[in-house]
Amino acid sequence: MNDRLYKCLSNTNRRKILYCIGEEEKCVNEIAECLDLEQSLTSHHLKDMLDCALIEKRREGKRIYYKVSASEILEILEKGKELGDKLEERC
Amino acid sequence: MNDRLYKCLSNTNRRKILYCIGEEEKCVNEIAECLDLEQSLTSHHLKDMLDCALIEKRREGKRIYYKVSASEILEILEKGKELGDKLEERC
DNA sequence: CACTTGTATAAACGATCATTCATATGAATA
DNA sequence: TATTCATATGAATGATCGTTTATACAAGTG
Repeated sequence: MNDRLYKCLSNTNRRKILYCIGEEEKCVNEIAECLDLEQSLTSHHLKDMLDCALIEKRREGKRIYYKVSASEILEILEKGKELGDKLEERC
Repeated sequence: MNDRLYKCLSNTNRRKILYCIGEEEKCVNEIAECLDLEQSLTSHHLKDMLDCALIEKRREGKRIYYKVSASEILEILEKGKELGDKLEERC
């Protein structure tokens, strides 16, 4: 599971999606537009993250809303950002 | 850089190596033996992690000692472990 | 010097990944 | 019911990854 977790986080688009739906839920098209990604690519990434429970979904009519499933996920992203900055100085 | 960071963490063998040299430095053969990995595979992984500064090296005679470069790395691993456990219950 | 020990590197391979394109499904609406 | 809107899925493709094998290199030792 840890492999899958970090693999999910290792893609820039997926991390952007997580930030995008970290505070408030959004439907697929909103996410896609917000990040300037193809709808199908967005769906693929959402599926990956849903599969390892990083996000949750909720249907409302024909739209499906996604949001980050736990605050710890954003915390790790934050820590990763800080660490990344720190490591960047060295290489 | 964040891509590279999480990519490094996304492999079980690399994470094992990080734990292995998290507390005390070890030379390549010690790491390889400790984790039951081929020497060349160990070297490859070490190079990957050295390239993004997750680890540091120090030569002593013909041996080269490696250790984790910052405590935040182990902290992220810890957080990742906890998060992984939490997510696992859900999928 | 030749030899050994410890480590790095390069080539090769199948496996997985990220993305795109085309198409299918599902829900609402005319 | 036919159409449209929102999303999901499958196939295809090039790119990257993880591992193994063989070999090179670097430092110490006889």
